[in-house]
Parts: sequence; C-alpha cells; structure tokens
Amino acid sequence: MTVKRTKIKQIFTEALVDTEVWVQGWIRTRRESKTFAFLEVNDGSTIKNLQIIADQQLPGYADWIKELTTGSCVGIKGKLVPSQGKGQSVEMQAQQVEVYGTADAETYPLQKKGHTLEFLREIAHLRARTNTFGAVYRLRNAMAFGIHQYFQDQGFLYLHTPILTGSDTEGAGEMFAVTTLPLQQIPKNDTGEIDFTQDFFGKPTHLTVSGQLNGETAALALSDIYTFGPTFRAENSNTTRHLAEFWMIEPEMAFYDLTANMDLAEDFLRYLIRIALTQHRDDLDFLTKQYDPDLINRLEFVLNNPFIRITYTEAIDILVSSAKSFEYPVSWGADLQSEHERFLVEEHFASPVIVTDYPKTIKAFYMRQNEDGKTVRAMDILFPGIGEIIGGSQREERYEVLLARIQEMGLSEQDYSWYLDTRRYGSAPHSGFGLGFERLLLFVTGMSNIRDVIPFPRTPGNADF
RNA sequence: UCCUCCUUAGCUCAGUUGGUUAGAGCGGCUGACUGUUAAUCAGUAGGUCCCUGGUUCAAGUCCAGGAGGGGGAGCCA
Repeated sequence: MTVKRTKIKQIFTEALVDTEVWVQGWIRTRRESKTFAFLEVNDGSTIKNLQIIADQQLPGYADWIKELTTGSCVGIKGKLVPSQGKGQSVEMQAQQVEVYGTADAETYPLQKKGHTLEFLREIAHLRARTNTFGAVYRLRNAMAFGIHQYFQDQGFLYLHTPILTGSDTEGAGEMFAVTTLPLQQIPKNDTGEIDFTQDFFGKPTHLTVSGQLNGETAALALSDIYTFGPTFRAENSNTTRHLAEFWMIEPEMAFYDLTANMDLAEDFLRYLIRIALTQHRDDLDFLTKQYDPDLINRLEFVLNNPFIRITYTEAIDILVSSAKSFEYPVSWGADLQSEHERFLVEEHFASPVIVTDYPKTIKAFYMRQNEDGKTVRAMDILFPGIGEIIGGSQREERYEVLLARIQEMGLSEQDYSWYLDTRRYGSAPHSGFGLGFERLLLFVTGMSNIRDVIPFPRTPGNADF
C-alpha cells in the first residue's frame, strides 16, 4: 500500500469527504448484514471510531470478513462519504482491506460489552484498547505535555534530579533499597552489620522519594526550575490514591514567598484543567457520561473559582465549631485527618481549599518558620475526592534556623552539609511544591482509583506486566 | 499494616432450612435480515462453584487455614 495513512482524528476534524484515505487500526465491532457489513475501527488518535461499510462484492470479502472480529488489526483503503445513518457525519466505503493480525473471538478478553475496571486491571496489557483507557491515556499525555508547556512558557528550567539517591533521611516515606550486594550472602562487617562499603556506591542507596532538595540547589542559581519524573515510596499503602511508583512535578522558585507559591500552584492547575476542557472534550464527555456525571461541572467550577485559603489554625476553629462529630478528635497540633479534610473541602466550603501555616511539629524540617515560633509556611491544596493534591512550602532560607531545626529533629548535619551550603552561600528566600501527577489525573479524568490512571500500576504485592 | 466485604460459565451476577442433572443476562458460535450504532430475531455450545483440609449419608451452601481482589483507615503526592 503506497497511500499515506490518515489518522482517524483527522477524518473527523478536516474536510476529507469525497477523498480516498488509508486508515490503520483495530476493529472494535462488526455488524453483519446479508450483503455487507459495518465495521468500526479505532486507532487511538481519538475516542471516535470510524464506521466503514464493507460490501460483499469486494475482492476476498468472504475470506477477510470472518477475520475482522473485535480486537483484530487492519488497514483499510476507501472513500470517505457523508453518512446515511445517524450517529456520525462521515463514514468510509471500503475498497481494499488488509488484515495484519487476527483476534480469536473465543479467547480475546475484550468483548462488545461493558467490563469492570477491576477486570480490566487484570489485563492491563490490553486495556488501552478500551474507550475508557484510551481517553485516560490521551488525557495523561495532554497533561504531561501541558506541564512542560506551562513551565517553559514561564521561563522555568526543566531539571533532572537523581533517581538513585544516597540520602536516606529525607523523611518523605519508606524507601526502596538499591543494591548490587549478593542477597544470598550479604557481606557483614566486624560488628555484624551489613558491609555497605562493598556495595556499588559504597553506602546504602535508595530510589528517590523526592527531588526537592536537589531542585532547591538549582533554583538557588537558575531562579525557577521544575522536575517531572518517577518517584518511589515503599509504604505498605493500599488505597485508591497511593502507588509505589508514581510521577511527581516539583517546581522550585527563588524569590517566591508562600503567597506567590500558592498563586503559581493555582494558576498552574487551572492552566492544565483548561487544556483538558478545551482540547480533550470528546474524552471528557465520554468519562462524564460513563463514570462521573459531575466531572465536567467540577472541572469548570475549579477553572472559574479561586481556591479558599485558610490557615491551619482557622481550619481547626471551623472543625471545632462545626456540629459534626468526627471519629478522630480535632485539636490544635494534631494533623488533619481525611475526614477533617473532606469536611472542609466537600461540605463546609464545597471548593478546593489551601490550608497554610501548619504546626512545625507535623511538617518537614526544611519549611520556613513563622515569627510565632510554632508554625511553618506550609501549604496543602486539598481537592474534593482526592485529598491532598499538592503539598508545598516556603523553604527555610536562614542558615542558623535551618541548622537548629536539623539538630532539633535529630537529623545528621553531616548528611545535609551540601544542602546547608546553599544557605551558607548566597541564600535566598524561595518556595516550591510537589504535585502528584496521578492525583491530578484522578481529578481530571474522574476516575476513582489511582491504578486506573497509570498504564502499569505498581502497588504492594503487584508489579505485573 | 488494621477494619470490612467479595471470589459460581469468557464477562456481570442469581443459587432457598445442606438434598437428584448448578441457572440467567451479556459475549462466542450457527442461521435469518439491504443502513446498522453495545443492531435485531431464532437456535446452540460453554463449569476445577478460588485453593487445601474438616464436619456430614450428602457441601456451591457449614467450619478452619491459605491465596487473590474491592472499599475504608493510617502514611502521603
């Protein structure tokens, strides 16, 4: 075949009626009549299928029509014509059919019927062939590209931070160990401890849980940077919003205070949501219809309304004075529980909420201390149904204060000497945040399980595919 | 890790106080139909009742242990 392939998305967006085109894709369904058949082909470029009419007069019809079952792969040449039927404006009159790969209807797991998301997770290698996962993966791609576009437009520098890290005390969670030591016979030293001097890096090494500290070093030289890469947490978390391997975006900006940080985060999220609403309406319409009737409304609400900003102390006051009875007691100094966050976001404000200025005792050592000596310049952005989608802070730029905090929390001054150097030499006020990419996708797609917004989810006990 | 629910045909599920040959819808297959839209109509095939052990004359059903999965909680993004 020498004709250039046309993607199905083009057929629906460009005026191609009366032209001959060549499409390649996978059969979604076949409806046979006595003298002809309707085929629906999808090539992933859009959620829409191209309807193709195959007449039995075509050469080889009897041979290939039986092979064109759901899931089979074909190339078809034909003429685009206005559709006689309802449901689509354009369809193709087939002229020539080439079968690349058949799919035995007896064993092919995807049928012309609804499947549960749980079943599709078990066949993650085939689920991209469904409308749902096609839509989700297209949106995932659009959001990833949009993230780079947003930051690049604002003059941010894309920084690659290490995936293998020797600092095991960042406190962001349990870490996966990385080693080349023989696991059958781990070398021990005189005191009976593992002899890491024999390991590849000569010391304990792990997969990164955050690129933030590395990111800060670049922000304190290049002004505005962002990272976007895989992140690993070995927590035994079995929930709809945790993965052992996920992707995280971490911008870090010199000369930003907490307010500027929040302004950026809000503008950033809105930019991404606008892309979804304007450029991927077909996919959102499908997901709204199929899974979440309120999806598009919710996205539009977030686009058009500023997030509520309150301090932790104000949040505690609201929770205490609410008539609501919580399973976990509310008191100043304790972290907000899921039920507390849900109440604020879903009931009290019915809006995304940014909570700031948490007690320093429940936040990380690097967050900037307030004048009250009790709270730090932290901010968590809470979304309905998802909880914390962004966590960030203004960073402690004062050398003495940061050092004191490291000592207070019993962390190793030695391990953080390089980080402290950024405050010893030309320190600057700066801020940043971390956005969980898959949590963003939960919000944008309306999916309710994080395992359904990443192609091959890694969770405790599951690294299949 | 804790709490809770679930596991029966390819998929989604019914299955009575334990009782003969375990059912339905969808999907598959066969046939009918000149415009269908998860086509329609008729027919048909399809079972390790998650695994192991136990109780019983008799277990899909009751008991114990195990495996897998869903939801919630904690941890967090």
